[in-house]
Parts: sequence; structure tokens; C-alpha cells
Amino acid sequence: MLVIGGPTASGKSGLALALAERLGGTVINADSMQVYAELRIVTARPGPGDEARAPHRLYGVVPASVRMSAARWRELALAEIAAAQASGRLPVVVGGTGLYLRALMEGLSDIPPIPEDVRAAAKDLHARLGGEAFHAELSRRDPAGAAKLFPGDTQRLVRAWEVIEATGRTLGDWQAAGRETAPDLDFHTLVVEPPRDRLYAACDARFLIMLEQGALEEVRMLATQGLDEDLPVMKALGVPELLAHLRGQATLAEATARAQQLTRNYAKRQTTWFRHQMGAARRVDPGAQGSLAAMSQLYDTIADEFFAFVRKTH
RNA sequence: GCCCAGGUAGCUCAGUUGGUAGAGCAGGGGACUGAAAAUCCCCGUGUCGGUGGUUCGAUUCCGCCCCUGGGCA
Repeated sequence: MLVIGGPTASGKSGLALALAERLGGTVINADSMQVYAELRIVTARPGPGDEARAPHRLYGVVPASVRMSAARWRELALAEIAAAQASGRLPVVVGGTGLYLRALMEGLSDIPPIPEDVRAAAKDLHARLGGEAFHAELSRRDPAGAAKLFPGDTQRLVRAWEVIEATGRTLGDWQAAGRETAPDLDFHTLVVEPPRDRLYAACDARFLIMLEQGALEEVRMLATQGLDEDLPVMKALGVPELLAHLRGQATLAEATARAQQLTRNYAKRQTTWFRHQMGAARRVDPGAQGSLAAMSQLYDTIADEFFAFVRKTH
């Protein structure tokens, strides 16, 4: 199967669609935000026109009120991959969430789900103690784990604490036990990598298009649900910024500039992730092709490489 | 034309009782196992507007000039 990663606004969705069309594929979403039903515009989800060209899966499949996780997404993705293959279609997994891609390709350690009350307790304790004291507290229970984390890294600190609290074993223990890998799946991986200046320009331009498409209204609708600010959806790029504008705390121009800035920062983080965590993947940049013919040529080349990959692995 | 206030990093500014300067943001680099569009870590030489003067030494004090705001004409 094909896996396509890359930073936001790099053009990976377009590449996935073109390849799915050529190869008889089903596009499967590997983006942590595009899974939420309520956010269509602000997450740049493929539209009806795209869906008409090839089947799309895992887009907008859960309500904003739920918390997606790498493990949950992995289960959904494995099911969709199996379904696509069963119907003779090629799974084309595409998304910018590196953790999800890695969870799919390399598996996750078999850690049991942490009960909600333990997770809440971990957060409470962290809020009460602050980073330094919480880090010290974790050092008492999981010295090796704490040693690898900075006192400022709230998220990982809390995760390490809740795992030992709920399971009696440290995160490191669980991870040393290995990963639960996907059976019988071979991944041909592409990373879309445009040059930095073009990537940033694309981030800026895309947010403007989102506004034209009604991003503000979409966020206004989301706000009517009165969801917990702590939920992942509420952290989607553009949501906090447009919300601030709707509350009168910022002008639209300020909110726009801020959202564009954060998108660029995010794209840079993703670039680093793909550079080092998926360093072996084939790099492509359809956007660098000067013409439609050149782009079509690139698609053919990628398809040929994919067929060669399939022959080699089977 | 006169009077104020400024001119310091790409931006917004702090500071140096005279010993050539540092924050935030931007930018760059890096980490990444169930919230990952998350959460973190590292990186600061810039004619301190120009030019004379005082001084062992001026970005800092003084003179003049230039520029930008605001006020008075």
C-alpha cells in the first residue's frame, strides 16, 4: 500500500488523489484533525469534487466532542485498509500526523487504555504541583522516564505518570516490550517536501481561502456546542484564533495573521518530523513541476516505482 | 520655523550611574510510542541614526546634522 506524508499545505492530498485515481485506490485519512466532523473548511478536508474522483475514508468520522488518539485511529485505519483491499482497491494513506503514520507502520506498545479518572487525576496533580514538582514526583515513581523529560513537557510528564499509576508498570517498561505491528502490510512511503519559502506562502494563501469558504461560520457553529477548551478539536489551527475574533478579542486581520503564523510554525515542526522520523521515504514535490505534463510524468514515475516495490515485496 | 518624545537584532522594545548590549516575537536547528494541528528543548555581533568633541575609553555625556511621531505656529 501507499503512504504519503508531509507538512500541511504541501499538496499531499492532491498527490494522494491523483495516485488513487491512477491506481484504483481508496484515500485514507491520517490527519488528526480531519477526522472531526464539524471541521471541514478549517482543516482543509477534501471536498465533494475530490470524493467523486476516488473513495475517501476516515474524514469527518467522529464528532468534535470525542478525543481521537493514535491507537484509536490505528484501529480505524487498519479496518479501512482491510476493507479497501477486500474490494480490490489500493489503500492510499495520507496525512500530516506523523505519529499516526508511525503508529500504523511500526505499531504501538501494547499499553492498556488509561481510565478517565486516572487521566483526570494526573492532570489535576500536575496543575496543583506545577511542572518542576510534578517532574520530581514522577522521578520518585519512574526515575528513568522522568530523566528523559523536561519539567516543561506537561503532556509527556502526565502521560508517564498516568501509565504507571494505572498499570503499575512504567512507560519505558511497556515500550521495551516492543510494538504491536500490523500483520502482512507493506508500505511504500512518500514524503511531499516543498522548499520552505513556497511552503510558507502556501500556508498563508490557504488560510485566506478558508476564510472565503466560510471558516468563520464553521468556527461559530462549533462554538455553539460549548465544548471543553481542552478537547483536541478546540486546538485545531485557526479555531482559537477565529474564536478570539468572534468574542471580540481580536480583529479579523489579527486573527488571520496569528493563524497564518501558527500554521507556518506547525509546517516547520512537521518538516523536522518527516526529515528525521521518516528519513528513508522517497521525497517528492509535485508543486515543483512546471507544467501539467511534467506533473503527470511525475505521477507515472511514482506509479512505476510503486509497482516495482510491490513486485519486490510479494 | 519652534518645543517635546523617539531613532538599539528582521519586528516590538529593555538596558548600559561611561568599560562596545538582551528580552519577547519572527527565523533557524532538534526531540517525538494512545491529546501529535499536541507538548517540549537549543541557537542572539547588532556600523546601539550620522558626524564632530570631552575622555585612557562613548551606544551611554556635550554640540551639530539627518529621520520618525506628537504639539505649537
